Amino acid sequence: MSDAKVTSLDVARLAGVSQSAVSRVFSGASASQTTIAKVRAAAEQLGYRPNSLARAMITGKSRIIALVVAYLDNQFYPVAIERLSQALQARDYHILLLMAGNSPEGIDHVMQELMSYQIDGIITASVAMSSDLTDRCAALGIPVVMFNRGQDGTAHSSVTSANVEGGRKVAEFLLAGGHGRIAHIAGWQGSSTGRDRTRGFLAALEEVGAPAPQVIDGMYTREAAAEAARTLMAGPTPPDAIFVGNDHMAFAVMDVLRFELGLSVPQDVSVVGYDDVPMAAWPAYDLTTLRQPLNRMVEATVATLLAEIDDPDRGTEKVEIAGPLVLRGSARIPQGWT
Amino acid sequence: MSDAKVTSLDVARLAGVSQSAVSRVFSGASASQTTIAKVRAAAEQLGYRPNSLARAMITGKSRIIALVVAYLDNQFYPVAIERLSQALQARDYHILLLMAGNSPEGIDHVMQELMSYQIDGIITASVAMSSDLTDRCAALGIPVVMFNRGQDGTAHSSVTSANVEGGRKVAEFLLAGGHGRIAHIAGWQGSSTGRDRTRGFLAALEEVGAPAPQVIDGMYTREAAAEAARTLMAGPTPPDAIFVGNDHMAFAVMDVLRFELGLSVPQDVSVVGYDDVPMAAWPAYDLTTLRQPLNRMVEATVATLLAEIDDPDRGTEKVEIAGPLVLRGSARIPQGWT
DNA sequence: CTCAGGATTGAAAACGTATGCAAGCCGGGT
DNA sequence: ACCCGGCTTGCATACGTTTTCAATCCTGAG
Repeated sequence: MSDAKVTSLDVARLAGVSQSAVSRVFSGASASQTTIAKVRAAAEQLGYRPNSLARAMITGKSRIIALVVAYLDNQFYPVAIERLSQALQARDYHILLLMAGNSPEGIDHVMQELMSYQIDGIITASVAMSSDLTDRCAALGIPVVMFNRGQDGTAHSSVTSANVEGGRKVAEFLLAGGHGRIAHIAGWQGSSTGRDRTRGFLAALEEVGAPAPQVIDGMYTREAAAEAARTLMAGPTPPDAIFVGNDHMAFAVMDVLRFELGLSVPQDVSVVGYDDVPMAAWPAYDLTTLRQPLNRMVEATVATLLAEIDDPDRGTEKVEIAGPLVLRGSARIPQGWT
Repeated sequence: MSDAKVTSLDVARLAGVSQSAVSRVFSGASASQTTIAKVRAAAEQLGYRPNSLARAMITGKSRIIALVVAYLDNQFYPVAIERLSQALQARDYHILLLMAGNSPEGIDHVMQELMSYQIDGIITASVAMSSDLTDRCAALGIPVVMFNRGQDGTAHSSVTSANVEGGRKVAEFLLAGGHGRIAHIAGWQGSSTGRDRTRGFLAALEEVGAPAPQVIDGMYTREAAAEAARTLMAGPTPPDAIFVGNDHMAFAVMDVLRFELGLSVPQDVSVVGYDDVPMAAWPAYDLTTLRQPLNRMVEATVATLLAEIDDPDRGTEKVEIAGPLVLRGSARIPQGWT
C-alpha cells in the first residue's frame, strides 16, 4: 500500500490529472465531480496526505499555535491545557507546547525559535513576555492572548477571571462569617492576577472599616505559602481566617494548619482559596474557593485568538469573566448564605 | 529594525554574498571567517532567523516530536510532560502536544494530521496506538517510544518502570506488615502497566501461600476506584490492606475510607499506591507508594527516541527501570524496615 | 449551426531554504 | 615558473504545495 513519501504529483499521475488538480481537490477549491472522484480514489490507494509544511510555507498559515506555560504543579494549568488543546484540536489547529521554566531570559530564546515555525498565534498561560518579545510579535503580526494573566503596558489581548471582584466577594464572605482577624496570603504580586485579587480584597475590607489585614506574598508556591502560614500563626494575633491567593497555595496552608499546628479548619481558622481546581472538591480539603470559570475562559481565549488570526486588524481585547464563590467546608458559612 | 519577513536572500544582499553563503553560515557548514562575520552582522541588523519550515522541507527533519497524552488528571503526567519538555527543549527539539481524549478512533484521525507535519518522532504517554497507525509509522520510518506503557504486538520502543517487580515489592511489604486480608484495586487491566503490577503482586502473594486477594479493576479513575473501595469494605471480610494501582486512585480510596466510612489509615486499613507523585508526599495523604523514577524514565525516553531518529536501523528497545518503595504513613511499617 | 460565457484544467511561478556541482582562489611543493 | 590540491563561493536545482493565468471544455441560447 503506502510506501515512504507520496506526493501530490504521484497522486496526479495515478489519477491521470495534473498536480494542480490534486491540490485543488484537497484545498477545497472548485473541481468537477469526475476529477474529485478520480483524485480521491488515487489518493486513497496511495495513502496520500498533503504535506502541511509545504502548505504552510506557501499560504503563510501553519495552523500551529504556541502554548507557553510556566509550570504545571498547580493543577489549574494541566486542566486548562487539556481544555485548550481540545478546543483547538476541534478547530484543526495544533499545539506547540513550550515550558517557560523559571529562567527569565531562556524563554525569550526559545520563543525566538518558535517564531521560525511560522506559528499563527501564541497563548501564554501565566507567563510574562519581555517587551522586546512583545514588540517582535507585533512586528510580525502574530496575535498573542494571555490566559489568566494581564500585562498592562502591552497591546496584547488577555482573558482572566474578574479578579478584583473575586477578591471583594471573598472579603464580603469572610466578613459576613463574623471573622475578626482576617489575613491574606497573596498570589504573587508580580502578576496582575495576584495584585488584582489582593486589591479587591483589601478594598472591600477597607470600605466597611475593617482593620487592614496582614498580607504576605505567597509567590504562588507551596513553600512560600506554607512559610507565610507559619509566620501568620506565630504572630501576636493569629488570624481566624485566611484568604489564600490560589488553591494550590491554599492546600499547603491547610496542611500546615492541620498537620504542623494541630488546628482545625474551619473551627480554628477559615481558609478560602481561588481557582476551584478539581482537587478543591476532594473531601480531604473540601476547600471553599472562588471559581475561575475555566470552560468559558478557554472558549474566550480561543475565540479571541482565532478572531485575531482571521482579521489581523481587529484590535485587542481584554476579557474578564466573573465566577461564583463555591461554598464548601473549609470556611465558616454565614447565616443565610446559600 | 525588523520588518515583516526577512529571508536569507535579504541577508545575502545586505552582506554582499550569495544566498548559499548565508545558508551555510546558519546551517553550520564551512565558510571563511570573513563571510561568517559579514553574514552574522547583516543577519543581526535585519533580525533574521532561518525559516524552520523551509529547512524542514528540504532536510526532511522538522525537529518536532509529537507528544500524545491521554489525560492530565493524574498528576504523574503533568510532571512527566514538564520534564520531557525540558529535556527535549534542551536538545533543540520542539513538542507538538496532542490530547488523545477518550475517543478511541479520534486519536487516529489527529495522528494522521500530525504525520503531515513531518514530525521526527512520537512519544506516547499512556496511550495505545491502533495497529493500523503503528504500521503507518513503521512504513514512514517514524520512531515511536511509549512512555509508561508497553504494547506487546508492536515493534515500538517503550520505557516503563519495573512494574512486575514493583507489584512484588508491595506484596512483600504488606505481608511483612502482618496484614491478613489483603485486597487490590488494580490499574486498568487493558494497560500493560496495570496488568504487570497486578501480576507481580499476585505472584508474590501466591508464592508464600497467602490467600488470593480480592481484585477489582479501578480503571485508573477516581470514580471507579472509589466505588471499588466501597465494594471491598462492604463485603463479608473487609480488607486490612489495599494495594491501589496508582496514586491517583489511591487518593480517592483514602478519601472514601476516611470521609465516607470513618476509618483510619493505616490503623484500620493500610493503603499503598504506585507512582509517587508529588502530592503523595503532602501530609494530607502521606501515601506509602512505589516510586516510578520519573527523571530516569524521561532521560531514557528521550535518549531512546533521539537515538532512533539519528539511526533509523537501530532497532527498538524496551527499557525497564526499577524504583524503590517509599515508606510513609498510609501503611503499617513492618519491624525493621527502613 | 454558431457563439458567448462560465466552469475546468494544466503550465508555471512562488514560498525560503539546503546542497551538488563547477569554477575560482590560494598556497606549497617540485 | 608551474601545477596540484584543498578550501570557498556562487549558480542552479530541489523540496511539495498553493495560486495566478491562460487555454480549453462544455452548455445553452440565438
